[in-house]
Amino acid sequence: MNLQSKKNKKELNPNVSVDCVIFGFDLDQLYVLLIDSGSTEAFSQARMAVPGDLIFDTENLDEAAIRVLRELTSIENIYLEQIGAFGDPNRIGKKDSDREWLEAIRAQPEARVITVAYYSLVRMPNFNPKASSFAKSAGWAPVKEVFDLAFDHYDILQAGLEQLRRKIKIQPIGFNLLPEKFTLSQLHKLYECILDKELDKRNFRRKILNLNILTNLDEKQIGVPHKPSQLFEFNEENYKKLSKEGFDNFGF
Amino acid sequence: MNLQSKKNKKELNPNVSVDCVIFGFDLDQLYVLLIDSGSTEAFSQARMAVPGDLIFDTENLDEAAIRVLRELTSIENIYLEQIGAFGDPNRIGKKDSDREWLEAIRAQPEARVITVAYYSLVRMPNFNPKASSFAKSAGWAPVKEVFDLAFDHYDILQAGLEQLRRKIKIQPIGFNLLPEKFTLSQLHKLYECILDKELDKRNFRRKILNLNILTNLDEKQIGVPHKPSQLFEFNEENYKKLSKEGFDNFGF
DNA sequence: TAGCTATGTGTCTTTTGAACACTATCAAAT
DNA sequence: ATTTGATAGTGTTCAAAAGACACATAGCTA
Repeated sequence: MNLQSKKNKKELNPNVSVDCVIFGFDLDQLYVLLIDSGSTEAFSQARMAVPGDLIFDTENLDEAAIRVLRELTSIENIYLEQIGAFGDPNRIGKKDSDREWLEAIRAQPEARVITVAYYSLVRMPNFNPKASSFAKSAGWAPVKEVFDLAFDHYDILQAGLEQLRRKIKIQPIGFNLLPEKFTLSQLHKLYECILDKELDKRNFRRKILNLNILTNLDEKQIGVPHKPSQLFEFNEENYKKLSKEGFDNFGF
Repeated sequence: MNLQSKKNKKELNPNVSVDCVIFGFDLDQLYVLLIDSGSTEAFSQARMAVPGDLIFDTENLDEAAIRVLRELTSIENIYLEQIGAFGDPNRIGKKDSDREWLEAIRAQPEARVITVAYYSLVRMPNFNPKASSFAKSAGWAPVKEVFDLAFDHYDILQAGLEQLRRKIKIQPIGFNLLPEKFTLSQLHKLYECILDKELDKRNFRRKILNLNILTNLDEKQIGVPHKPSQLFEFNEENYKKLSKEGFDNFGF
């Protein structure tokens, strides 16, 4: 079988997969999107995984990640960034539950698979995962409560977290996790959740405002049982200007 | 054929390769290690590539990178760090010279290959590349003079450079590029070469000395036609201490 | 011994980071 | 109507780090 016929048949490449670590935020804590194999085994985190699957030979890695995420969770239109490749020969066959899962979904469950991991941040309320394909369920799990996952996905999650922490210091990526209109307190809370430490309120507000990437909407929260907060939106234009000039870090 | 027999036969995985971007420094400029396909074509940069080859199904990616580098250039004992995966379906077949090379070295020259790129820094004089396997020659090329390479290796080189620039601000990796005993001026020059900009001499010296990762050897250069410089060595112990406490950046 | 060349050194100014406490505004309860 | 509870919003001071800047020194060579 030559390459051309392979292309037409959109064959899965048995050796390469993509996995997607999708972070969400509900204004209180950080979540990660997981799917469940629906295995016969007792429910446990070892049955859960981040969405991922083999790539087609015709698509590039970024496209594959977008497709796989859509197929497993119905989530679309998000920007994914590569974390890196994970390729230990035993990365997917260590646990019994891993092998059971692979036998259920893979034509060649014994094949050696290296995976390319991606991560992204989304506004949780805008993305209601709906399980499909081999995912028996899909949903958000608090990152702090995840201690184990199928395959090497716990390692992949940790690598995603590290990259998120590194990135948020040099790019205002956090806005993808918030509603369009948000308060400085919400943004503040988000940074604290991601970096897992307290940040001084006044210093935070000063620094973030000095970046000039927020637009004050002159709108207030309504119906809150306390002093209502100003609402802001992310100013993409100014952000792009700032990115080009280059800014080194937010210094948190 | 099952996995076990594959393992015994150490089969090459036709779909996954590793590529190694190795940087060197000769106290004057930054170099990258390239191999030549020795193609029949006229000599050109499109014939050159960074060392790389398919992985075995039995080895992990890091091991594969080390092995491939050794096989192609006889370079051993270096620490490689992953850059990321490159997987465009057309990444290796765009140019005629690419296809000619693949036909010469691959059992399945048409196969779709995703590659995992690595980078490293070495002391140039300690690593005299000797071409072997399918590399017809191997040698150092000044990074500033490389404008084109085989496959997508020019992109991979640029990604390596970016990672190097990012890394050198937060880790004193540069010491791998210098002789064991070096002067502050040499270190200074190295930072200027990597970051491609001038750095104030006095500020540089102050900052780097304040990190306490250099040991003054109380030795001087000899035979130089100017005031001889103090020699320093890298203090790994203090560096490790510093790494654990965590330091954010060198601020250059 | 004069000249060349790169080394080595200190101060001042500006910018940035970190610590810190009180008043204001709304809704809900009384 | 008043009180209470909850979060928003705001400046100053001190310490540390960054950045700009110029001249004497030590060895070699001619």
